[in-house]
Amino acid sequence: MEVRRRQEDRRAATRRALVSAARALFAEKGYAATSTPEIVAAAGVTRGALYHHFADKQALFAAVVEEEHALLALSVHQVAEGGDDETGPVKALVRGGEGFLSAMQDAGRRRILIVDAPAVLGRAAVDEIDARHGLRTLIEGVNIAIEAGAIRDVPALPLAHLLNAMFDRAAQAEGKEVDAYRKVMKAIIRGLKSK
Amino acid sequence: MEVRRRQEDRRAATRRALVSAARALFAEKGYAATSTPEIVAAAGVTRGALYHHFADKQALFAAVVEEEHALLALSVHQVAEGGDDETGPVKALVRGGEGFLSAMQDAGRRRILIVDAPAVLGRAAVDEIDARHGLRTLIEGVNIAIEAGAIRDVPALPLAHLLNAMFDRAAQAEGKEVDAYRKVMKAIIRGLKSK
DNA sequence: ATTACAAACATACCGTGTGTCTGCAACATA
DNA sequence: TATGTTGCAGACACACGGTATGTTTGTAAT
Repeated sequence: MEVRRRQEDRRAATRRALVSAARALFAEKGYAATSTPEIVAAAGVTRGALYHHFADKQALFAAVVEEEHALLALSVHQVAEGGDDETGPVKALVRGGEGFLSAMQDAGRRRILIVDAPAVLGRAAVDEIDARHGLRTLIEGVNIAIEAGAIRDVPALPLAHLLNAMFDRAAQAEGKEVDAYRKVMKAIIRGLKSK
Repeated sequence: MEVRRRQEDRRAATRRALVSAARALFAEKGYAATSTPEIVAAAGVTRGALYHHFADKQALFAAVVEEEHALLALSVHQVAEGGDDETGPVKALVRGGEGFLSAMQDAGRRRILIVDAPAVLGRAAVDEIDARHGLRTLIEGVNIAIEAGAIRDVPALPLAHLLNAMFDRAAQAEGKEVDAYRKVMKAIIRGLKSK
């Protein structure tokens, strides 16, 4: 199966250069303000290469979003694992939320995933991508907490989406506010505990 | 003061035609997919008029967002006023939330305010506009509830923003899900009650 | 080794869209 | 009535996105 090694390497290399350059520009200037000539210049290729690898500018952006979501999920996982060893489903939710916030400290990442992605790809497409990464684990976490009877018995999927939206918003807090947002988030999640 | 009546009328009329036509097209096709030639054709004027009244396409969009926010706030207020006469700060919050959800049933309105506005105008500009309309009353509601000791003592502004984000998300639910989202929102707000 | 083909690109081109600039007519003011 | 000002129409310049075509490079078959 190692027959077409050279071709595949070449292909992968330019693809990576494109996605990488695009991610940097989209992060800095946003989707609309970034032109394809800029992207290919930064990547060291031509527009011909771009449109050979991707159907259009949107498809390139989708690839960037996909990768960014994967990296984010990885980062969240790392942060959520570390720290104290307290256990329990509610604590896990809080920990996951804090991991998310710390992983979202990058302004470019926020711009790509929260601001631009829904407008460019549509809410449905973004949800579909998210469902394969971070949202997936959040849903699982909520399900576990409900089944364990740790939090009230509400529909899990809507709750997960609402928490997700809340995290997205909290991630956009600046400097001093950050801590207040974290506290409020904790209070909201704790408020869901079944008493 | 009635000296320049004719001129001002004329000005207001074309401005209204532009904003109105733009709102319809932005609602249906989104900001990026709507061209200024389309808009002026629908409004019955030329692009000259558009760029006489607005600095650029963004500014026209901002005017649409501004108006839409005002209409939304009005609609929320109406819905929240009616219904049962139960009182209390927490109940008021729940009622306001339900008013918001019902006022957000229009898909075009959702597209403009939630999907496109942050990407086109930026999060900060949208917050600034929102703060002068719906968000303002939400913040007041939260403040009242906290001062009355009805809900836990958390920072009011972050809480308002987080609730706002969750409402935005809940508003995007489709058909059957809507009810589940409403229930979960209620549960979250009730969870904030000080026990 | 040569031929035949396919895949990865590069270049040229076209339509469309945005913002600007100039001109003109209606209106206000003196 | 002369003169400035406002509201707007039309033409223009520039840039971008997507496509169509050409060229090179790698690969498989003979």
